[in-house]
Amino acid sequence: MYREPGRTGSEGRKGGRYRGGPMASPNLPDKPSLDGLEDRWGAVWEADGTYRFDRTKERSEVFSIDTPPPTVSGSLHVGHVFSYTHTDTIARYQRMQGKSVFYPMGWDDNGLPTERRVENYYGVRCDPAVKYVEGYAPPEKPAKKRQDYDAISRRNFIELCEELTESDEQVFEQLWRHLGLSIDWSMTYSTVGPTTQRISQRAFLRNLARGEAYSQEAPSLWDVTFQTAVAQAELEDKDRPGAYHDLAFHRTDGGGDIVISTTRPELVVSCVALVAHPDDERYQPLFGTTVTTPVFGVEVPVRAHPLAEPDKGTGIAMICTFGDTTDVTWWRELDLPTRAVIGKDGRFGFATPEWLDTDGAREAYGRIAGKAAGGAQIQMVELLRESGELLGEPKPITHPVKFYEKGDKPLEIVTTRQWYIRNGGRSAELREALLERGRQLGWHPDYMRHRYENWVEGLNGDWLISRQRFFGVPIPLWYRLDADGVPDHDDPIVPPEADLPIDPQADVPAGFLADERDQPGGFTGDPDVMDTWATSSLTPQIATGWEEDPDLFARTFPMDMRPQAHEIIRTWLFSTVVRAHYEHDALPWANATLSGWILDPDRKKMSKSVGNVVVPTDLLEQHGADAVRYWAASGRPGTDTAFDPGQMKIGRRLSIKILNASKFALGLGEPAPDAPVTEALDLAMLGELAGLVDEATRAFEAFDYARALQRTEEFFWRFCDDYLELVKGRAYGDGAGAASARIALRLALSTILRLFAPFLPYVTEEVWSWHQGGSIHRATWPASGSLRALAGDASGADGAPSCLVVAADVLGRIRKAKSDAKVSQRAAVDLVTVTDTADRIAALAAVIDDVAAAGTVATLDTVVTDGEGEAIVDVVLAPPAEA
RNA sequence: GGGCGUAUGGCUCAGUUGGUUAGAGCGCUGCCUUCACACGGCAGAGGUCACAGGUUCGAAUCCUGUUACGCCCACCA
Repeated sequence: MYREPGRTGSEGRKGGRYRGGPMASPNLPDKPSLDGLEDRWGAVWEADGTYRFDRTKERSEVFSIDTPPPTVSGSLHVGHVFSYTHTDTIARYQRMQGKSVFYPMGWDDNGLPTERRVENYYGVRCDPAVKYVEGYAPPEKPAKKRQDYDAISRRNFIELCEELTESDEQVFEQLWRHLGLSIDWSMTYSTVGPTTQRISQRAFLRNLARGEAYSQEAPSLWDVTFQTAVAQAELEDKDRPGAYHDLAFHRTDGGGDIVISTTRPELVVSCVALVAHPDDERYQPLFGTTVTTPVFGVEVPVRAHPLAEPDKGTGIAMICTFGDTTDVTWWRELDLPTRAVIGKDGRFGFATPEWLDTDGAREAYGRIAGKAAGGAQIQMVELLRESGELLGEPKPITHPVKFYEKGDKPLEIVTTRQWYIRNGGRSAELREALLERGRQLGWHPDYMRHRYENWVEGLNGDWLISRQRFFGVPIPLWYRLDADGVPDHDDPIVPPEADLPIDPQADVPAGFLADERDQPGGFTGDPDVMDTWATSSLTPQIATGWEEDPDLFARTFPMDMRPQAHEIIRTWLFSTVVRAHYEHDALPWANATLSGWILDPDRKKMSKSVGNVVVPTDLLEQHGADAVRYWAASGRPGTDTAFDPGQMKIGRRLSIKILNASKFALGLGEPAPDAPVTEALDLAMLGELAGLVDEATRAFEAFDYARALQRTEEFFWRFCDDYLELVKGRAYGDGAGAASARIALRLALSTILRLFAPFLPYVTEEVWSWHQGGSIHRATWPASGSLRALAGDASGADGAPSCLVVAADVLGRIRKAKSDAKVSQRAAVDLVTVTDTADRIAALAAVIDDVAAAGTVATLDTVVTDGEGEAIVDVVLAPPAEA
């Protein structure tokens, strides 16, 4: 499914756009501007293949990134812009370090969000029983109610999914290109489509063959709206109002009533036991005896289990099959019978349960049959009131209830057959192995590893991967049917890998005929699809062409970096580690980088309302891509960051400053290439620059792009405010001093531009094009060594005061004097006397002409003092010239 | 209940091995239409570094405890 290499042959660089100044380089604009940079350079990068992955490089020369495939079921928001920019800065840094950067984009167009979006967009719903319609056209307007949506075949439904996601993906790609992500668009993958299906099915079959995947009929959490089982990782607690109902159970030994408190009185009919803590003296005498349930009069045992909490409710609880996950634990560990009443639709079954053996009980059940939990509860409370077994009034409480994270109704627990992948939830040994994988992984920021450990240590079951949905990767299995048409789930029919991908609903297993499907003695296809995470957990394998493109795989796997959001450590990150652990006995990547969230100005997680108002394309239009990237990159790794257009304005100002400062530096004319840097001020500046390069490099190596940006920016402003002003007078002149300044300026500019390039790709490329060949994004990341060698003693290693620092300090005093006198900074100064320590005066002496020129000072005297006090700078302004 | 993170001027944040007087930008005030830049520039005001102890010659930084906010996790009758 890899796309063909992207468009080529689009228009190249537009020449002759700029008129140069008299002394300027030929490409230097009169009035530099940010306008139009995105369109122009975007086209050039595409035409030149600037970000194309070079797959001739060996693994050691490659930096490969497991890009998060955004869910193509709506729109990208500011949060995406934020985190994808972070990754892009790293990608650009690595590319400039000489790595061949493998940076594909993926689209997650597989799963429930897509299904839901397609249903609502077209007004259709999938019904596997409906036949395929060639050339099906969805309704003009979706029906108002979901029930009235057009019922269509699975194949028609999938076609609509593909149609809608295709157009969504184009919109996404445009935004990413505009933002300047340095993605190789020829390597794009999607999570639906034959290649991904094949990889996903292959990985599953290998899990199955090694015993890592298994199926089991068991109580599982069930979403009644989506009608599918869900996994532990997809749960979300929501606080919901409820009420404690005190119910009377009757001792069969004639000892009176036992009172239990429950929030789900409607489940009395499925009660299989009462339970109290083994040490609870109040109930110890009852263990081993039986009681009868209210209303239904069913006899159930009283049992002991340590999970029962004496101080909760009355200290004794009813166990139902199943009210919550604790019920499942008790049911399993106490070996209790199953009396399930709630079906997959979330309603109480119509059939009267066989364990009800009185007419009264059966009549009572008739009043709750067919009802959903809420309606059943109302009826049940009525029944309990009538029988006098509801003691007092229900006491309202608020309590956490488990929801499917995308669902809006509480989960029920329904017994179904499901597929699982072992993930350590039931094996201490496997759990430890996976914890060890977490320890081997580089986490950025490091503290995020706790979330992984927390999650793995808290697992209480294996990973449920089957979903009773339509759009997704099918479980690639069939089952033999016996003479009664009962499937043999223990010995599935497995397709050969060469046949993948298969759809067991359409394809026929070897040795069977199509008309044997669903016939006694024949076969049946597994009806389920895999959970979206079961496929997403394979993004490293999908992106790198596992078993599809062995050459690519060898050059890119295991990957270097997985960028992702921190709230999906338990799902995406963990499941990816599990799959690679099984398949490759390795980590899928060496590093995980976690991005924070975008917060409202009031520090809450960006709300839907705000998120919908702030449209990324508008931001890019309004502020420019570089400015938006600047804002994004100033958010530290893993840290939640406030949405702040103010930061974007600063980014824009920075970009403009880069244009203008560059124009100045380059407009001085090109010095002889071998002209030496001789002046102390220039050498000191280059020495400081070397330190900056080291710092930025160190920060990037630690994935701390924000720090690299912050340091570079800090240097750059001082460079402009102080160095540029100090050097200006000399640089305008001629001779060795001017040549030194011009060489140093060009060197500094080239270095600073490259340090900024990962953050501000457009403006840096623009300036680069004024005086250098090729793309800055293919240029070499600056090295401090040559700068430091050039700077020599001026590196400041000996602890002597830097002449740049002293000069800037004195210049600042002169500026303040002018500011206090409320005169122009250009106002002439007759005399400046600097009184300072010997070493600082010595530093100043080396640059005294530059300082005098920058401050328009006629005479600059220095006085050495051995005092400890601060430097004294006396400024005598020239009298204002008479007009 | 367990874990993690954050707390620095009105706002957004730097402050990496503890080291002089805690920095920057925004906003605010004043000045400057200076030949790179008015989509500017220069200068200024503004902080008991959440709180309480402790270690140290020295703490925003290290330790202990507390508080607030946020997040992750948890069997939630």
